[in-house]
Amino acid sequence: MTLSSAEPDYLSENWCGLKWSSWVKHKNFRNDSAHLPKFPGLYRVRVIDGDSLVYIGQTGRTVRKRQSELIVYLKDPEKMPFNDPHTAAPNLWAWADAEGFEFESSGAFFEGTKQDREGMEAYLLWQYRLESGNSTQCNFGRFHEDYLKSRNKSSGFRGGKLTGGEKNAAGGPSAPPLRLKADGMPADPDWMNLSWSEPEILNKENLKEIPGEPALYRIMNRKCSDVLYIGQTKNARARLTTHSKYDWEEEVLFSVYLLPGVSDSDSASDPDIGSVLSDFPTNKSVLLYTHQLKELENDLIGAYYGHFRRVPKFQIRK
DNA sequence: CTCAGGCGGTGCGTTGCTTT
DNA sequence: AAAGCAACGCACCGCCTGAG
Repeated sequence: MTLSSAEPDYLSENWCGLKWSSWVKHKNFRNDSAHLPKFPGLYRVRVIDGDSLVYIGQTGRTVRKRQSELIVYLKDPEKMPFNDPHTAAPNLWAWADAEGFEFESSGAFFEGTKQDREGMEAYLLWQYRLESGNSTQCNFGRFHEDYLKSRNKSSGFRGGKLTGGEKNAAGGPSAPPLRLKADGMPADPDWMNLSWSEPEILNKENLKEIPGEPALYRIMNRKCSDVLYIGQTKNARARLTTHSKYDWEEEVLFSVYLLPGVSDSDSASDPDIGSVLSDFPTNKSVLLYTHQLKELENDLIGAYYGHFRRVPKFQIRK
């Protein structure tokens, strides 16, 4: 520990205007869980005394209870837990198994609807990506590259360590965070420094020219004064076609940002992916990983939330 | 009473099977 | 081959309930 190294904002007890609890070591959960809010809210997980976050989540029950679902990975060091009831549990199990990591959580009360909480979660994830330059390694479907993830209990499929040098693509690098241009508005043609396509009416004719490729997309009202929905897809034409049949309560426009192809299985493929991605999004010559699509979509939703303190009208409804 | 675990539901997107 | 549509998969949540 050096006096000169300032604590990152994302570890502070008032990060992003919330009131964060002290850190509760998972090992001591029985005794110390009372420090976690017994309210709905947000939570963050890190390696004990670590300088980065591994997971950010939200819950509408109590932060305390949600952590109790997370710590099931401690039960059996021989068996990776299932994906339910907490999708990050297999993740923590894998990192503990691979590196011997131990984890702790801190929570914050948050008042608001489910949409508000999820918007705030997206905002925190985006802020973390901006502050640290990386994603939390257990969000967005990311996973340890040497392990396969368990699926839900009902499937009976339990993950574990990969053998024979196989690599899990979900262990690939995170995409560099999208940055807000000063005074940028979500409906702008260059919002978040992306070159969005000219907004067009969302109908079959206009979708004919949209390629079946990975993309981020926005759906906007007719006046382009608001963004109603933000999404990501591996196939822009197909996804937007289904949106074109949805009742938007008015005629709407769409605008896309096309991405390079997505590489799923293995594809340790591109040796240059790290270096080329540093030029992203300008340089589109490289394949994207599935989790990177989700990271970028999250950046957009987080930035929208940061601006309006609500999510787009048709996002996370109900 | 509290709380962990079970269970069904929801939002969001993909896959795969028909029909044109 | 493309379009239309239903089934599926995933990652969560919230409610209920029985055990302590």
